[in-house]
Amino acid sequence: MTRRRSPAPDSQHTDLHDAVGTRLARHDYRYTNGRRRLVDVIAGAGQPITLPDIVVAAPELAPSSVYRNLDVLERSGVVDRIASTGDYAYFEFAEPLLSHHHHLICIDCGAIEDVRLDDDVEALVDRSLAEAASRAGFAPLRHSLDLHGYCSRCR
Amino acid sequence: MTRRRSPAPDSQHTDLHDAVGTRLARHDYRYTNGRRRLVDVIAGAGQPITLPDIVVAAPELAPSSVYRNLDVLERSGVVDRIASTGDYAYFEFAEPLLSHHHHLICIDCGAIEDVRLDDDVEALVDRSLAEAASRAGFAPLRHSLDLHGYCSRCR
DNA sequence: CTCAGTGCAAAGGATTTGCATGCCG
DNA sequence: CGGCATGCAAATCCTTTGCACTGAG
Repeated sequence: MTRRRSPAPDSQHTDLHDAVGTRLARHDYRYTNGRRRLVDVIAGAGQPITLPDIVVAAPELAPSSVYRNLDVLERSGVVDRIASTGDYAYFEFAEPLLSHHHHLICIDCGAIEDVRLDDDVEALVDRSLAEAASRAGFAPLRHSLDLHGYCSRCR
Repeated sequence: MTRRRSPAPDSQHTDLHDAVGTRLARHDYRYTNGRRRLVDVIAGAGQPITLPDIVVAAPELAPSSVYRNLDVLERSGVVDRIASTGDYAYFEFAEPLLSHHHHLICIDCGAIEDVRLDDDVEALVDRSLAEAASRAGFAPLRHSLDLHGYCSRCR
């Protein structure tokens, strides 16, 4: 079995860009160079990322535009904003661009890392939550399961 | 079997105040009137509460002092701060002053409500997370399991 | 008495917004 | 071309902080 044909030389995330482009178009947003660059930075991080990290990775992006574009991407279902107790919000790709997972959150330095759980655990949690939600007249969309503690650097 | 002797007439949260007082003392903080009042307001809410809500419930409390005291209470393990995507942070009693539970978070208005899950679900989640954490060299302390969706007023 | 706690006003700082200009479609 | 997107600067506003005063122990 051979590798598929190589993607265009200037992009390593062709499939991702396609998916993002589709979602943006669905919401009548343009997929501009700045947005493409932003998506590349988030993809390159491979972990939830903050605004300062984004700007360090791509200094040519204006912070205000990054915030605006993160908002556009969030509205289009491309990224999720993760509220943090720290100074900055974290951003990462939304499902299903990123497979379902959870977070290890360091209560010391605020760093956020991804983890995945077994499917049967996920299923049980979903069932359990759906039940509790319906009792409260709440319409569930997704769950977030975060583990708080000390990361390997802060422990 | 008869009721225990009634608590002092000016407080309905005698046991709670005792527990809070102990924790504050343990950290060399005083249990002042303002802090007592704040604890009463949080207890009265029975749900995670924001600063504006606190000040509406007790206008005699100065916002800056409330923030300072929430910080003191957090350091003493009395309250938890819940980061929200909305404008304000939410506060509620920490475990074990409040039994283990989770949150329904409205992605529209940001409101946060408490829910409890079955013990066996909790146990499974804990085991699963502990396993994933150890793989990442992460020292777990507690987990938070939040359900995101639309509350009964925003759906 | 003494020092932690309080209230007011001002500062801090992440995020948002107004507006003139540039670029996508 | 026409309107969305961008960049800069300024505004917003939750939260924190400085400072003089008050009250708990």
